[in-house]
This record gives sequence, structure tokens and C-alpha cells, in this order.
Amino acid sequence: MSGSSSSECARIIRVLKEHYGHIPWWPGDTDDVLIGAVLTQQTRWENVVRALALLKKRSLCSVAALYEADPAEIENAIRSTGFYKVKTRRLKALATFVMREYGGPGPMAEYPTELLREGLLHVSGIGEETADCILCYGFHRTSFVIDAYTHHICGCAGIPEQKSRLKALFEKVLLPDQDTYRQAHAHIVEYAKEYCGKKRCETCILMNSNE
DNA sequence: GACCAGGTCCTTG
DNA sequence: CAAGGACATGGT
Repeated sequence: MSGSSSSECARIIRVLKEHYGHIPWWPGDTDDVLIGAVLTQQTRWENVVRALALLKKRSLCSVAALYEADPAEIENAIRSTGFYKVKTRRLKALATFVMREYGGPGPMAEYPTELLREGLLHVSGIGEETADCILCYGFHRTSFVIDAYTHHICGCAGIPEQKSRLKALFEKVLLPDQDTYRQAHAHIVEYAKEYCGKKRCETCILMNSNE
């Protein structure tokens, strides 16, 4: 049953991959991901989709457009994601960073992962998870995303580590392959949504009943 | 009506 | 440094 923490991480990834196979996760171009990563903070994805559609309809769904846009316009378009004032401020901060520092998402893609990560973390409203989502899904880097679900599931699986430590653990056992990283996180979220309620969590049982 | 969602920041102890 | 509150709309 209990192996090292890293082998447990590897096991979780393997079991979930076998169970779910390949699933579509976070489609869209770099601009979509940069914006969606902020909008999805503490928010259901379905509500983010609505906001993205509205932004698109109003030609605001790009970093360059948000950089220029009137905050009130942004607020109005993203209301469905909740926290709309805070998120508007965060989108503005992110857009400002990307445009002033790199001249846009395109040029930004030429820079190394660590440099980008450090820069993103200095933007107000961009924390570890959002930064890693942007790097993994927006810039196709092998930067693993640790969210509340991952943290929770690892706890159930007997790996009661801090999020920052979990990131290192997973990155140690994952194949250094873009698609592996995207899928691994996707599988964990799908699994958690299916089996972990806040009050009722079946994860512990499933995680420990082998296979 | 209560409770929660693919977090992050700010304030307290 | 850990814990608690604020931010807000939409679905169960």
C-alpha cells in the first residue's frame, strides 16, 4: 500500500489516466487561456465560458483589447464569473504586464518558463495556480498545476504535503511532456468533481482500494 | 435559503 | 507563518 510520496503521485496519475483516457481540457489560444485563467478563479467553468463568449462578441477577448478597454466594459462582460470587480482589476494588471513587458502574448512565448513564471507571480491577482495554468495551457510548458482538488486528493492518498511541495513531487515523476502535464491535471479535476463533495468525499475509499 | 465553485490578497494572532 | 475574511454571481 504505502510507498514513497513520489510513487504515490505516480500511482494517482497512472490510475486516473487509465480510467479517463484522453480528455479535452482548456482549449483555445493563448489569449483565451490568459483571460480564462483569471476568470476561473474560485468559479465554475461554465460561468467562465459565458463570460468569454460575451468578451468575444464585444471584441474584448484578447490581451491587447483588455489593455485598452474601459474597466466598466470588462466588468459588464464578466459579471457571470462573480468577483467581477476584483477580476477586472486582475485582468487589467495581467494585460498591462504582458503588453508593457513583452508587447503581447506572441512575443512572450519566446521566453523561458522560469522567467515567465517569476514575472507572472509579481502581477497582482496572479498566484501560483493561475500562473501555472497560464504556463501549462497557454504557453505549452511543463509546469504542473496544483489546485485545491489536487491538494485534497493527495491528502486522501496519504500525501499530506503543502501545495508547493506537491508541485515538485509531481514534476519529479511526470514524463517531461506537454500533453502529459495537461492531461494529468485535467484527470485530477475531473475525478475530484466526480467523487469529492465538500461534505461527502469518496476519494479516500477509491484512492486506497488499489488498482 | 444554505452551500459551494478549476484563488488570491489582506489582516490578525 | 497559519488562519480567517472579502470578493459576487449562478447552480443544486
